[in-house]
Parts: sequence; structure tokens; C-alpha cells
Amino acid sequence: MKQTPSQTVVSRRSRPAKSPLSREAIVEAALAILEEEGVSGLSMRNIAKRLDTGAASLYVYFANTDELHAALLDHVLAEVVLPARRGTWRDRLKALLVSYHSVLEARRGLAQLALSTIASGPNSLRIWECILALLDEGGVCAATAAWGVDLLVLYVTSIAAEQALHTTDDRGLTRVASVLAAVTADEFPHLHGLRSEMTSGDGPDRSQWAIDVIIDGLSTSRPPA
Amino acid sequence: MKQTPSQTVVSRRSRPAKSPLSREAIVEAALAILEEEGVSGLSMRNIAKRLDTGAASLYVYFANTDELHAALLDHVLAEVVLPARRGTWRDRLKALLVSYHSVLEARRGLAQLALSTIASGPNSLRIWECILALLDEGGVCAATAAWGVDLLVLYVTSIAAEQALHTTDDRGLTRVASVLAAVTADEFPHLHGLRSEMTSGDGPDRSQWAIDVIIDGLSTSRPPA
DNA sequence: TCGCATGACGAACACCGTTCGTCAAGAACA
DNA sequence: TGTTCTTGACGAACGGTGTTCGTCATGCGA
Repeated sequence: MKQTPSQTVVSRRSRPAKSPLSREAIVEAALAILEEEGVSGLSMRNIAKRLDTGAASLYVYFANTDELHAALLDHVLAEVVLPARRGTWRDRLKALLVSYHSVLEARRGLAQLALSTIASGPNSLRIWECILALLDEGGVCAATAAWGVDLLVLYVTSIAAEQALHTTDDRGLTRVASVLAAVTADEFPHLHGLRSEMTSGDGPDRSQWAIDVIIDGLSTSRPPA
Repeated sequence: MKQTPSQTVVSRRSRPAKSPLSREAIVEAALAILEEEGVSGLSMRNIAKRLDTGAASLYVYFANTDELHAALLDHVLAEVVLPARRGTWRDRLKALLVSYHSVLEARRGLAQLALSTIASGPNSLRIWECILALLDEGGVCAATAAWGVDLLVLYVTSIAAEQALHTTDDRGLTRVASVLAAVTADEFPHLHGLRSEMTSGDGPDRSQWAIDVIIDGLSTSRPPA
């Protein structure tokens, strides 16, 4: 940062106070990077650079990258809106999950991060509690509900991550598409017939449909043994 | 590898022929590492070391790690057993998915790898085709089926990955458990009441239950617009 | 005003994926 | 039997990563 450590600190003028670090400031900087460069830019050195400091400074506030990622995720999860008291439990549950999905989708790279990070911050708890309450209201038995929370959250997260993969200029999807295009009708008849439908549909359509499917399953299935 | 490049190659005795590299040999070595050290040991250098060569040699057969991972995944997916022609389509679909799940579960770290790798190898195609055929047999409409394949495979993969996280001596699950234990009854009543059920159940029970839930939802839901 | 706790941070360590240039072995051909 | 030419093997290096350690400065309590 400074040119020579032997001389006096000359240029405090340019960045007047250089506000001190904090978990909040670090999370904000990381979030900005996530949006600009995606998850690949989310390195300790890169975050520190944006804060005009060194990577080692971040370790005062976070034990490791996992912890920073968890804080990052929970920070964004604050934006998930819990549904109001109106409407059926199904509609409200769906609204909650759609909100969850859209929050993950809104920020580039966030869904991918959510997949590899176990969120257990206060905002996660808030969401879990709300889902449990809604399932309880819907008459879903307690054991089903407990496991259902995991099912719903995990699935919304993973579908967001998958769609994020498809959205970015990824070599993965193009490879799948080219593989599908090369499928012959006599070797894989069904796949051949549906090869265009397989990759069709935009994100929100597919995920809302999938959320419906899972809620349907949850509300009709019997309790786990 | 050799001590001095100036002298003659003296010790070819110890490893007589040093069988040449191949995609197959590399995948086998990588698989062995995956089983012994988990996904963290799966680096190019580490794989090469097991083959008694340098990392650069692997790039003759794989363009990058993504490609190697995809090959690795598809290689293991060969073990997924497609169900026989007997039984209802539901039972057979469930059997296929359970097999898929158990294959991912059997090898430490594989599920985690599957989450971040888009599988589009021949074995994936084989499985996709089978799922499509079963859904078709079950009268699920084509559009639902096309999206349902994605839903089913993605979900089985992610639940396997999550359970793998829990199985290994992970700091993640213990943190969740401790957070749940600290939940107060008046702040999060439902969560408090179900805090033991949330983390209960072993892997196969939960995943089989979840697979049932999704198939239920798929078979009752209407087509996507 | 004097310690002292604490945050900031440069340097270093041990890794990582990937590329490049070189070298040897084998195939193809004269 | 030479002689070229292709191809795989691979050491070294580049630029990145997470993390730790030792040191320095700052601001606060005494």
C-alpha cells in the first residue's frame, strides 16, 4: 500500500479516514465483488484489495473463508420476504420459496455459493421457522415437516444454482446441448423426442413449476415410517 | 522422478514397464484418491503422483480438471443399475433413483463432485433415457417429464451431497446442531419443538422418503402451462 | 504519561491449475 | 538401415489461492 515504510505517512489525504474494518464492511465488499465478478472473484486477497488492505486483516473478523461465506449468505437471506398472514398456507409457502429463489437468483454467483455453504445464521432460522409454521398450518405432520424444510430449502437452492450455471456463458450447458443434439432416435428414442424440451423454459417458469411439484408431493405423502 | 538426467536410466527395474498413461488409468487413479482422501485430495498433482508422473502429463488426456471430473463422474455412473421390466413404473423409477443415490453415496466425496459437475457422458444419457421412458409409461406428459428428469436427478444429487457433508467429520453439521440446540421456545416455537427431528434420520431413510415425495408430486401435478 | 491490548498487514509457506519448452521413443518412409 | 516426424512424458515456471506468523502502530484504560 505505502511506498516506503521508512518515511512518514504522507498521503492520508486521499482516503481521509479509511473507515476501520468490520464484519459488516467486509461482507459489503464481498457482496459487491460477487455481483461484479461472480464467485470466482471472491477470494480473500480480492476482497481485501477492495478494502485497501491485506488479506491477513480479514482473519481478525472471520476464521476462514467458510465462515465468511456463511455470513455473506445469511446477510443476503435477510431480503427473503416472509409472506403475510393472508391466503392459503400453500400460496404463502410458495410465495416464500419463490422469494427465496429470486434472492438467490438476483445476485450472480450467490446460488453457487449457497450450495457449498451450510447456512445456519439468524436469517436462515427465521426462514426455517416460517416454513415449519406453514407446514404445520397445512396439517402436514411434524416429522414430515421437519424433513420437508430441508427438502424445500435444499431444492430451491440447487435449482437456483443450476440455473445460474446455465445463465452465465458456461461451457457446461453448451456441451449438454450439443450432446443432446447428437442423440440418435434409435438409441435413445425418448431423449431424442424431447431433446428440445429438455433445455427449454426460462428460469422462473421452471422453478415455480418445480416448487409446485414438491409442495404437491409433501401435502399428499404419508409420514416417514 | 529420476535423480540425474545426465546418467543412464538405471532403475527401471523397480517399476518394470511403467504402463503408459491413458484416460482409463487416470480415472482409476483419481477414483482411488477420491475414496482415500476425499474430494480435497483430487488435485492434478496428487493424481499424477499416484501414477508416478507429473501433473503436466495429465493434460495430454484431459483439457482441464472439469473434463477430468466429468469423466470421473460418468465412469462411476456406469454402476447405476437400470431397473428390470417388472413392477409398476413408480417402483422402478424409485429403484433407479435409489440406485443413483447409493452410487453417489458409496464413494466418499463423489456426491460433492457431482454437484459441481454437469454430467453429460454416455452413462448420464442412459439414465436420462430410462427416466423419460418410465415417466412416459406412467402417463406423465412429455413436457412434465422433460423437466422432471432434471428435477429428479438434481435433487438426488444434492441430497446425496448434503448427506455426505453430514457424514464426514464436518464442522458444518455440528454448527447447525449447536445453533438448533440454542433456539429458544418463544422466539422460534416450531423450530424449538422439532429441533431433534430436524437432524434425525439416517441417510437412506431420508432420501428414500424424499424420492417418494417428489415422485408423488410429479405424478399428481399438472403440465407446466 | 505510560503500558498494553488489539487491529492492521507484509512476508512467507504450501498448495493449486495450467502452460511451455524440451526430450525421448516409436512410426513412417527413403 | 538411416532419417525424419509425430506424439507422449514431464520439469520448470507463472500466477493464483488460503492461511499463519511476526511486527508495527494506534488508541484506550490506568
